[in-house]
Amino acid sequence: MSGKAGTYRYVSTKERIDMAALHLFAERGFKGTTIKDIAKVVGITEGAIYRHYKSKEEIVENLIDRVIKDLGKRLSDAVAKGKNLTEKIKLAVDTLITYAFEKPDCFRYLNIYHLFKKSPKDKDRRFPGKILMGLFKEAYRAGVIAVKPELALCITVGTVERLFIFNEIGLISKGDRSFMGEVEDSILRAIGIKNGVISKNIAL
Amino acid sequence: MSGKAGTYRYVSTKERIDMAALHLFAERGFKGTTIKDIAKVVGITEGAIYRHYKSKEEIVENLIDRVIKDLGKRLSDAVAKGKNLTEKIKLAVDTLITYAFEKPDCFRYLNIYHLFKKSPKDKDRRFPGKILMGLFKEAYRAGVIAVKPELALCITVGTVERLFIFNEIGLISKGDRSFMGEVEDSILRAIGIKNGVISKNIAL
Amino acid sequence: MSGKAGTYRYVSTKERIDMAALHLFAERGFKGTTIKDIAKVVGITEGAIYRHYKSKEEIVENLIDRVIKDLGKRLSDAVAKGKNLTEKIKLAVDTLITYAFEKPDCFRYLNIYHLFKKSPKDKDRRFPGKILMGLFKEAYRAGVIAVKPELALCITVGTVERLFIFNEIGLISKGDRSFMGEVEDSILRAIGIKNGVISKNIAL
Amino acid sequence: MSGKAGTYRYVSTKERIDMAALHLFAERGFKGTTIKDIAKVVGITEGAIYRHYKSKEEIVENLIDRVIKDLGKRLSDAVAKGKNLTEKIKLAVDTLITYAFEKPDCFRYLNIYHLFKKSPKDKDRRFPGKILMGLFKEAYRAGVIAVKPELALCITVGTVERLFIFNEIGLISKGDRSFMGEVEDSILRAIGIKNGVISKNIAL
DNA sequence: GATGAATGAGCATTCATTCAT
DNA sequence: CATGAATGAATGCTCATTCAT
Repeated sequence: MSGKAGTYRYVSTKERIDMAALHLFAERGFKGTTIKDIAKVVGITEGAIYRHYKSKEEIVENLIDRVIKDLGKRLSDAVAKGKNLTEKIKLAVDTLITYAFEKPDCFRYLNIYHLFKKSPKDKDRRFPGKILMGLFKEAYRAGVIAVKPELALCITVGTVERLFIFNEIGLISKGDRSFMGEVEDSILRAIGIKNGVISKNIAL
Repeated sequence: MSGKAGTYRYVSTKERIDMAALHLFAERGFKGTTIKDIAKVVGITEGAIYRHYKSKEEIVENLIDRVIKDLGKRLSDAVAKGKNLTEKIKLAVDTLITYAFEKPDCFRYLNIYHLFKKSPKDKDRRFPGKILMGLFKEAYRAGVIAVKPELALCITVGTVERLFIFNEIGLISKGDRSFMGEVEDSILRAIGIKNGVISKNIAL
Repeated sequence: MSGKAGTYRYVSTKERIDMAALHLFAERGFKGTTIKDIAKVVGITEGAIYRHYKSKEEIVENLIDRVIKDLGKRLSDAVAKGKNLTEKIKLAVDTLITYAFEKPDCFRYLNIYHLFKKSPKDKDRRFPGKILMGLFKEAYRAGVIAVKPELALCITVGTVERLFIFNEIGLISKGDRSFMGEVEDSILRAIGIKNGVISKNIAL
Repeated sequence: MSGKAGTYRYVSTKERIDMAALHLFAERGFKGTTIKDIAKVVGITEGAIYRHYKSKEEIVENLIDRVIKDLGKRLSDAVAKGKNLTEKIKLAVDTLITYAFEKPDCFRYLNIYHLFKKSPKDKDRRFPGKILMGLFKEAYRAGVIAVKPELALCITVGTVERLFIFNEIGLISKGDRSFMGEVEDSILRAIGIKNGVISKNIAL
């Protein structure tokens, strides 16, 4: 989950626990993953896990924090970079798609977490969805998008999610970059982006 | 999921097990639901469950069969009813949205099932996604929709799914019928429906 | 377990329960056989068994009674038929061997029963072993056999038992009648029968 | 079954599980013995058993391996020690009798195991019976014994087994050493040992 | 930091037995 | 007589967690 390319020699045990847990949780769910499973992947024993975390729940929560913070920052950065609302939205959508395919475990984990756990309020503040929602609300008020912000969020997040799942199943191929462009276009078209730049590229 | 409309006095134990299991599985997942949980909801003991099903797995599989058959039939019917491709698509999308909000447990169950279980091939034949995919493929070849069929499927299913989740969280309110119309419009716009008939019936 | 040849149309359910239970108990043991197993073989449901027996234990005990009575009678008859002690012993050994191969389930049941259940005292009176023991005691006192009666019983019963097991495994073939004769000779020789009649027929 | 003679302070939990399981299995059979029973005797909880064995079946198989190896070695050693076939047979029979009374649980376990489980082929190679059978086959060919090897095995093993059972019931007393000699004599006489050496050492 | 034995609660499943029909 | 649903206690096994080493 380091995200940074480059060589390093040592990865702390805690980090390795995180990586193993993230992958297993994403694949088998929380109840379907045991402490022993995680320990086996890391190459330590069950008891050793408890040197780093005081419960399974803590691993789960720590991971979701990291994932939310990670994606949250990327989205914030993207939004900050855009010169106008249209560009901000475009960059945000792009970020979301890129994130899903670059860090599939994280993306899958995020989805599973929200499917089964009721996200505590304090976490919501940094929740990626909030950032997008804020962006869409502003865009809606400004008349930049045609649909209500909640719907814009549904379309964006939902489409990317399904895209990701279909890619996992092998129904579509992520290598297909032109397809990714098409995805973006469709999403933007669906939310009714009115900006000329967009409308030039995408036939409305 | 009883199938029969109208009033009835008696619901068989098996049916009550199905209803309880569907609800619990949808809410807590498969591993998060115990046989005891199901039995408690039904009002019988654990052992009695095994008079009707020979394993927990059998309940899971029986339920997904029912849900797939149910939604599959609704979609088939909807597609059959449409006079042309555009209308077929519209009716299918409408059916999906209606289904999600009318039978939330079923819809949620379907999503969870595909998230963790690899659907056996023979089940796929009736899988609702296949019906939509077939429809979108035909529409794409006929030039009725602008985006590739896989993408059309992602947008449709993904958006409805998110919509459903946001509704559950309370982010949007399903009572808002005009919003539902807006959803349909957005989806249709996203997949690039080109037919004029649509634009007449549905305010774009 | 009727033992009588001849045609009959109807076998009572209770009799069929007995036959099924005898076979299953002999093959899988008491704990390894369930009421459902028995019911399935008979072709009735579990509950129906309780019309005929009030517990599993009762089936077990009823069966052992029948088997003990059956073999006991055969042995008594054999002993009664012999004109002298030597002949009585010969006939008894013959009866035991014949019984083991003619009614393997009964013989196996008898062995298993005594391996795990402590035979109640009142049953002992009719216990086949008692008859043989009585015979050997008398023969020992009369100087007809060379070894102590307990040992004579061990040799006789033990050898037949092993013979039976080896036959089941396929190590020996019961069809081999000359072998059976050899068995008898060996047993008689082992217990040190001193009578001339015997020594004539059987090469010592 | 510890193998090591002399005093020791500590017996590993696994060894204690083995001892407890051996005893209980021998007494109540496999199905009649629960993991909880074993744990209770050892003084640990059920879960702890699974730290040492991954299933009840594994305990059963591990035990039979140990018993077979143990008795197998004793018999091999005995056979190796004998200077001629007659002496080898005598020593083997002696070993078997001694084993049965010295390690009653092991002996009983061996019998029960073969009564209900079909011994896998690879285990047979070391199976005690095979050693005796080999010995008897050779002796039969050499004309040292009068009866067929299979029958010799039946008599030997069967008699010892019954002797053991009668001792358990209290019908005979193992303390009676002269009786044991008598047993040996009878077995040897039954299989028709012809060698003079035997008749010298053992009073016929 | 790490090990691995142990705990104790829990889980899916089985089974003898009961009982309303 | 027979059915089959239901009970309730058990059974083999799992798992998060603790703890002595």
